[in-house]
Amino acid sequence: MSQEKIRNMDEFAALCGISRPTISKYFNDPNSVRPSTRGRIEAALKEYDYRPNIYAMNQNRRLTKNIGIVVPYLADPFFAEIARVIERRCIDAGFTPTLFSSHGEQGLECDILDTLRSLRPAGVLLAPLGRASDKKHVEDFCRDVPTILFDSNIEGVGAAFVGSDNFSFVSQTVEYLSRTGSAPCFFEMSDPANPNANKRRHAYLEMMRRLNLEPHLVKIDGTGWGFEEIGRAGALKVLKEDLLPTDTVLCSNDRLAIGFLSACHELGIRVGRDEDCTIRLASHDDHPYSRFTCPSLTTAAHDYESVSDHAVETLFRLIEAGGRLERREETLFAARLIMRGSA
Amino acid sequence: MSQEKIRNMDEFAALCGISRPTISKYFNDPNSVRPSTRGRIEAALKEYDYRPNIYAMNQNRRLTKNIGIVVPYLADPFFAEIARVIERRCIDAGFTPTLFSSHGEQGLECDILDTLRSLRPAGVLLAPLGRASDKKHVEDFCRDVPTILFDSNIEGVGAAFVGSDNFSFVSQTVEYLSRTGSAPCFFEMSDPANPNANKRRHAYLEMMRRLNLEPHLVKIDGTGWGFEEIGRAGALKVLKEDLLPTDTVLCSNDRLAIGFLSACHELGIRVGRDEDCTIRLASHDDHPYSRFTCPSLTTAAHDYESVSDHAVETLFRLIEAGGRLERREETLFAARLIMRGSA
DNA sequence: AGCATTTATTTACGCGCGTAAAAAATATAT
DNA sequence: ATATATTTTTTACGCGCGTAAATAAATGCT
Repeated sequence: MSQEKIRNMDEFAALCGISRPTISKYFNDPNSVRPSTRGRIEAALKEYDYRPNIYAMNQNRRLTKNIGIVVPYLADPFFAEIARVIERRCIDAGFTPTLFSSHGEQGLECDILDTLRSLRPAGVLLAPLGRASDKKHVEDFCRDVPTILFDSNIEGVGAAFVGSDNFSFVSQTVEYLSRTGSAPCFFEMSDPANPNANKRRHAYLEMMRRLNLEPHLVKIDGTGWGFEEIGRAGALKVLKEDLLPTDTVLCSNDRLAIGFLSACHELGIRVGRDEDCTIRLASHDDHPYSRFTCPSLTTAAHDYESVSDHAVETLFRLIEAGGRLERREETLFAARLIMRGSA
Repeated sequence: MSQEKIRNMDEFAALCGISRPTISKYFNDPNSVRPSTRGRIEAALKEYDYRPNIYAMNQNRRLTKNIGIVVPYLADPFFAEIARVIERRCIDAGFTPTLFSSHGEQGLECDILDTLRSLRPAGVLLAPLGRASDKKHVEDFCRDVPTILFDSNIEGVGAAFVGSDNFSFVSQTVEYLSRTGSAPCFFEMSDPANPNANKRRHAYLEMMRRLNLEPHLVKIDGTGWGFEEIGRAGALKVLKEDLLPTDTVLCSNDRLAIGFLSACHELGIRVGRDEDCTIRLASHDDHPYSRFTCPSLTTAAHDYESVSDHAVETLFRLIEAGGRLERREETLFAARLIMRGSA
């Protein structure tokens, strides 16, 4: 490899023996130049490692190759995992993804959207905070920037929504639990920030109605994104005061269930379906850690792959369509019941 | 707020009644203009929401206000957590942090460094993959871009290293365990990618020597970043084949310990310091989930705050010094023993 | 071989801002 | 008030690339 430093595209073009506009075209889309030319450019690229100045590139391009990925809380491995898959897909498609986490704060989510707007991205994949989002701010953003929502829906906002079918989650767990033992009560935060939580509650109530069973909601206090601690504190209270209406508990999500298990262990209550167990516990999400809890968690799993794939594909379609879809699309993927030790 | 769209700094300057170079100076550093001028600009900024084009800005600036944050594996909540703190500090200091995860892959780490180089960041905070890093690539990068390493050290690379003092971790756990019961064996991956793991093993051996106790290394197979599963599989093997030399186990890190606990539960082995427990288990890191395991994990905690604060402060110092420190600095923070249920 | 079509080159302009230098205006000190 | 220091304005250039239009060259087809 030659060691001469290449300052700009002009110099590189000269070294290639190809005109600058053609080089520019190549970097915009390698397939837009004749294969023989492409070969010559890529050979030169190997020899002198030149990379165009991204700032100069993006300044004049109508659309950048940037894609913004925004999740509400990156310290939640669920989002870390889905972000990882999405990131990979974007890179493979020749885009430059940038990952942002709102860290559960409305102000930060707004800041991120403002930053993203000035990055002029080709498109954005946004998992909003949900109820904690500044709806108007998100709405304004989606009007200007091609955006796909995922995980949490905000009705009518964004070009499309891709997520999981909460009814499918809850119907499977409720059906399984009530078929194999007593019917579950539903353990959740009294004021959940995530809209999926509300959908899950409704699904629980509806399923219990269909099965002709009496529903019981167990609502616990707590705010923020420290779900494990909230679940733990709530479970301690409920268990100590003997407020649990059934011996089978269905948590709204795995992180609450992880806290619940911690509380049970502390109180010496055995969880599972064995003889000596007094509580069965199940929940939803198939959190990356749910297979390592003690006991391992019976849960309904997101179809991670499908959600990320479809979100990304929809975004690409949106970008190619110039930022507008005929009508807003909503795609929900079904859950898969995963039976483990806890129920 | 007026609705006229402002196209560029010239227009905004005209609306302010201030010259463009002064506006430019303001955006470079709001304190570099007279308070009265600053007031006028910020008043106008409120009325017409103008933001300078970041691409045009960064094109000519010798140094951008970007800071790259690179972690080896974002799905590990430990890194998610530390990244969150660092991100916040950078924003507060007026920088624009961008978060990258190498996802445990050498190729991706190299790609990220290449991308970062072309972003011309003011500085980079890099937690390298460790042994899995392409050392030469990282070295080359650090020569060109002001970089602080954190978490994993690579000798001589980067302007400084900020991390935790592994000896402090292990000495405290070993001392505590052997003082309150039998001495621990050391449970670890046989071929750890993270250099901290090696330092911890050495610290264990050294501490056992000092205490005049016989050391036992329990090495388990497995590669990659799925530490929980590796720990679980390794523990199952060790426990089933009765290969554990002691009833007290010190795991190299919490994620292995989480897997270990899962294995114990599966085999009906009780962990903790109660009468009916057969194994005591401790480890290192104070992983965000370690307080929710069953039993909760006795562990040695990173001083997250200090590590992130000092890493960021060192980077700012490095940036102000023009990208070079007098000599390479290494700062290690001591651990804090956290006694919980497992030992 | 001749013609149409695709692809590359030449030329030239503009994007939005950083920045430098000199002149003008303003603030601070004496 | 005057002198000095600080800040702002004016003017002007350049960064590295996108892109458009006209022209030239290469390719495909009959």
